[in-house]
Amino acid sequence: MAKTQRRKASKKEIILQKAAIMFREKGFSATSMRDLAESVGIEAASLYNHIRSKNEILEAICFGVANRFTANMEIIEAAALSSIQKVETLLRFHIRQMVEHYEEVYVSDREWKHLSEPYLSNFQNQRRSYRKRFAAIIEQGIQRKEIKNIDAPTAVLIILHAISGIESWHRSKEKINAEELENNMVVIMIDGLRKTV
Amino acid sequence: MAKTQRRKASKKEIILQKAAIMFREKGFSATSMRDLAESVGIEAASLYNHIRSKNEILEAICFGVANRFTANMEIIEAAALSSIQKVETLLRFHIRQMVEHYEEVYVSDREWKHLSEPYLSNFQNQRRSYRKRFAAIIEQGIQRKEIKNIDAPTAVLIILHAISGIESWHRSKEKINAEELENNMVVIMIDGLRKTV
DNA sequence: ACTTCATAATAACATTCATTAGTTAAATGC
DNA sequence: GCATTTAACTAATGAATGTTATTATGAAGT
Repeated sequence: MAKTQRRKASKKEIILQKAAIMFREKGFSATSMRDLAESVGIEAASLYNHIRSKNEILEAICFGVANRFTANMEIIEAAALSSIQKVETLLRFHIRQMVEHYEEVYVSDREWKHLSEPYLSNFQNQRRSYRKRFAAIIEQGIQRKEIKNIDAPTAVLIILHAISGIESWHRSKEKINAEELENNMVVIMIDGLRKTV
Repeated sequence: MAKTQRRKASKKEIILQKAAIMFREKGFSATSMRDLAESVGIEAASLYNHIRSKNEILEAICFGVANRFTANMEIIEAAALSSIQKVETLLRFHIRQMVEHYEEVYVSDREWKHLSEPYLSNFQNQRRSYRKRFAAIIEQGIQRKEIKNIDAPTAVLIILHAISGIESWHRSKEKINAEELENNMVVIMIDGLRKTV
């Protein structure tokens, strides 16, 4: 008996959920509408009472995730925090999103290539913009001498991809708990592996 | 006999090369044998004079890459280096492989899921083993107090995924040069973002 | 009870898929 | 110069693809 009484998910939401799971497992292209229908419990053609096309499903997943990240970026940018704190907050947000909304975030990250125009270009632009804003925060940290004089875009791509590694953690057997994972990642990214004496 | 085999292999190599490019661009499942044949310059059916199946292509790419990494791991493990130096050497090897053999390494990293048994299990085992050996090096560094007391498997997945971020670098317009990239990555991973005063 | 409406199933569609069979022309080996 | 091999082609295979049109079902609203 679940203590949280959450709203009963609509059929479309169920389809999106199941699709996210299958797209992660097998990839967008290798997942057929018949596969998806079976996991939902209906016939393939019946899916089209709820969604317009296979691509629309991917669009819903990708932009759902992207918009959450963009919204968060706006909050962080406006916050009264040091640059290092901003980076850490962003980092923690990414990790939590990856832990809590694993399937969708993963799919958004790996399968966006299969979006069709104009969604593909939209998504790429949104993603590029996000990275630039992330890099700008790091750049500011460098100017304020909080952050080492490294190439900001490189730092961003390291951080973003490092986070996507949580995928491996998510599936591993002997996993440390989520909080520990988060703290470990923050320590490594912010202060590095080397022990300072 | 040797001559004809070499000739055959060279055409096969062209196919593998083109396949790696297309598998990276569109993914394994979204790349058809007709697509591939066109990029090679022959008819789809003619591909089968050189390869046994679409899956065999993926197997060749994935295990080619995996074996190179495994071979390198053996060398590093036997080397007389501090743990931090070993990590740095591994890191630099990964980065160079990603820079120099971009397509294959990328495909091996993202498309191995589409391997079929028994290759799939083999690949997963090899990958798991590699990560364990990497983690063991970090673990040793922690015991020798060269490396912070962090969770070694987490560090490994951060490192490995951070490197796969080079994919973004590889395609970016305003890219810094490869050497700079390598040094930036090493600094960030080993010593972190924060400036120490 | 009758109508409406959402959602299911069935059947079919035009493509596209990886792959096989059979053939041909050129290159290679003896 | 003949036999063999290599590697290209065309044609065709059956299966699977996303999607549409049509029909059936069952609940809700009046």
